[in-house]
Amino acid sequence: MVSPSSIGPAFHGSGHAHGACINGALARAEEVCRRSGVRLTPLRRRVLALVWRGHRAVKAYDILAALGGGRGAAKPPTAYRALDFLMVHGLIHRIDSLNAFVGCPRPERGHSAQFLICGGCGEVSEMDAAGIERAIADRAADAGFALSRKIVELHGTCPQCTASPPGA
Amino acid sequence: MVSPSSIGPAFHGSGHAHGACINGALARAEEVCRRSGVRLTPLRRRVLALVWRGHRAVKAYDILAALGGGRGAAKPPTAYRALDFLMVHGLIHRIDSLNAFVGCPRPERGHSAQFLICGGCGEVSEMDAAGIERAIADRAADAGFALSRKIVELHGTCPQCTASPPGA
DNA sequence: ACGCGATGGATATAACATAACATGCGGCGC
DNA sequence: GCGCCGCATGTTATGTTATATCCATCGCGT
Repeated sequence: MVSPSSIGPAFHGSGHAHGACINGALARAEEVCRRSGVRLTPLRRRVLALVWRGHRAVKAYDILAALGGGRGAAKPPTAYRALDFLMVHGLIHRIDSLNAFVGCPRPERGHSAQFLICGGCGEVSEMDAAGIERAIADRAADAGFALSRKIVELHGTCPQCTASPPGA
Repeated sequence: MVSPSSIGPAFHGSGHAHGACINGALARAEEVCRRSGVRLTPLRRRVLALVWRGHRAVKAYDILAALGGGRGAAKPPTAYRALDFLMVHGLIHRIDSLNAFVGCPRPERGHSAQFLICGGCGEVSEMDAAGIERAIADRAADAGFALSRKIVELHGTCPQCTASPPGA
């Protein structure tokens, strides 16, 4: 079990053993599906692995292209259906401002998250900041507004890119 | 919490004199453009009025259809260019989670806003909640993340729709 | 008149997403 | 075994959203 205090935003930069991230994500996904009694089929597993190719948001048509491989190219519904499944089960999140998808590092947990999106390297970091949640809930309550989906997508520049801009 | 006159979320419901909203928005837009030395051309004015047809987010292609009217139909770039102009000058906002645009009620002011989006009536209410801003800024600072664009889109149900669901 | 920048029209295509229907396959009752 | 059902996936077609590129026009300063 990873330490719960490490929830915070963590940018990975370029130098980490990413295989472990992918394998961990797949293992967590197997577990989540087992508990929900749903099937992580080979296709869904493949799509999840593709989303986890990096810590960046991945576009549906990139997934599609990667699936297509060489012979009979995959069609859009193939990718979208798998992505829908993964979203429904909390294994990935959609980043609306990018029309793209990113792996959820903690699919076991409840789901409201905020995202830090670096314009330099493209890395997306998921947070679960109680303070932000609370401020939003308070303000919605003031307005008599019953919240359902909360979208918080924060664009900017990560520490690594601030220190050494990519391409510089 | 300070609520300087009218900033707070305010849902308009169905029974208000909306003409005043449109006229006010157009007047503010004239003023903003005058000060910036840019031109609020007839087309841009028309598009702005269309965005302000209601307090809901409006899709680019609906604008386009409304522009097309009956004669030579307008083409996508016509609508998108006008929308871009209006966004650049802070007269409208894009709601990424809806792929749609909504009029900004206070184009004179600095621009970070949060949006309450009612799934019942479709109304979009703009807020500028200091508490949310602060919580976000704090958390970004913790992460060493330099913010540029902050997207906060809150979906749910407005007080009116909670009281009497549309269609009921 | 001439050049120039801003505006917007026209054509085409790219990028993103879903509807509707067909096929394959595994489990289950009988 | 066999028929049936339900789920996952494949297939075809289309709908929706957005941009690139090039061109015509207009207002304006010189």
